[in-house]
Amino acid sequence: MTSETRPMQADDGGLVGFHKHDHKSCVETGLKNAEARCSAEGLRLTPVRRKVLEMLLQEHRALGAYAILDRLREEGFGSQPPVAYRALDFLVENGFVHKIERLNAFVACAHPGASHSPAFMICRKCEAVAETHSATAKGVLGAAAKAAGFEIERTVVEAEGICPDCTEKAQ
Amino acid sequence: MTSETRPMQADDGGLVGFHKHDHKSCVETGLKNAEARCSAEGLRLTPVRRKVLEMLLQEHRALGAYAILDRLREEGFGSQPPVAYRALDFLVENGFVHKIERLNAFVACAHPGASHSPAFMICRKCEAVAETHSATAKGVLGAAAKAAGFEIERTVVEAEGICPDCTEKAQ
DNA sequence: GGCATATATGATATGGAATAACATGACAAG
DNA sequence: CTTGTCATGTTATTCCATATCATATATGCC
Repeated sequence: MTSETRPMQADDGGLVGFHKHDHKSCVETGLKNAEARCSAEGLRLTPVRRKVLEMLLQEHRALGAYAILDRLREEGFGSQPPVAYRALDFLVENGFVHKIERLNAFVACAHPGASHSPAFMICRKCEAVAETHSATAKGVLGAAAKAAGFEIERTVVEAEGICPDCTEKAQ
Repeated sequence: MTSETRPMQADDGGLVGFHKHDHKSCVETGLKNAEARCSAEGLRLTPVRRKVLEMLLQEHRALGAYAILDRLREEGFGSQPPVAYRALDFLVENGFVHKIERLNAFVACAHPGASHSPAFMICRKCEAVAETHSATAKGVLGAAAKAAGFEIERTVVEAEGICPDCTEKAQ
C-alpha cells in the first residue's frame, strides 16, 4: 500500500512513487511549495484546498473524489460533491494535482513547479501511481499532430501495468 | 449528448485522422473486417455487437455508452446499460473499438487488425477523434518504465486540442 | 434429432463520478 | 454601508459503470 516499504532503486531522474523516500518531508515540502507559489501568484490556498492537497500528498496513489469527500466530511468540511470537485479543480488547474483519467481519480503532482506534460505509470495491483515527464512523448505525438494540422493543448499519457514491488511479490 | 444533435455532413463526414474519405466504404469494410476476424478466431459477432460496431463506425467521434444505448433501444434491442456495456466490452477486448478515457466514451478502431497501442487526438470543439499508432510513444515511455522496473501492459495516449477543421472555422 | 452445457441477452437495482442550479458566508474596495 | 467578488454549502440531477438474477439461444455431444 504505502511506499515506505519499497526497496531502494537507482535514480532515474524524477520518477516518484515506486521509490523509498522520506515521505514526511515529501508532504511538508509539497505543502510549503504550494503555499509559496500561491502567495507568489496571488492564488488562495484555502483550508479545503490545502486539506485536499495534504490528503493527496500523503498517498502516492490516486484517490477518487468520493474518497476525498469522505475524509473532508470527517474533518468537518462540507460533505457534498462540489466541495471536493471545486477544490480539485483549483489544484488541477494550478498544477498541484493531476487527474488520472484511467482511474477517474487524482494524485498530487510529484514535480511541483516544473512546467510539464506529465506521464504516469499505474500499478493495477497495488494502485500505486508514479509520475514522470513526457516531453518526449509529446514531441513524438506532436509530429503526428502537426502533420494532421491538429493543435495539441493537453496530453494524457498513462501506462498501466505492474510495479516493481508487485512483480517481486508475485514470484 | 451532443453527438446526437450534430448532423452528419457530407464533406466533413468522417474524420479518420481529420481527412475526407469514402465513409460508406469505411463502415462496410469495417464490418466486413470484423466478420472475417470473428469467424476466423471463433468469436461471435452477434446482432447487438454488430449493431454497436456499426454505430461507432458511422461516426468518427466518441459515443458515450448511453448514447449507444439510446440507439440500441430505437433499433429494438435491450435498453438497459449492461446490454451496451457487454457489447462494448466484447468489441474493446477484441480490438474493434477503443475506449477514450478522457471522455468515458468509445470509438471504432481505425486500424483494424493492426496490433497497436493506439494514440488519439480529440478535438474539444467538435469532439472528432482521430486515431494514430503510438508505438514510438510507448517506446519512450517504455524506457522510463524499464528503468523503474515497471512492466507496461497497456498505454493510454490521448491528446486534446483543436482539429484542423475547427481551427479554420475559428478564423 | 434431442439433450446438456455454455454463452449471450434482458431487466432490475445500485453505486460512483461529475455537474447544474441556487443560496449563503467572508471579505475587500469604493 | 453597499457592492462586487470569490469561496463554500446544499439540493438535485445526469451520466458512467457494474453486480445480480432470470431467460433465451447457440453449440457440442450422444
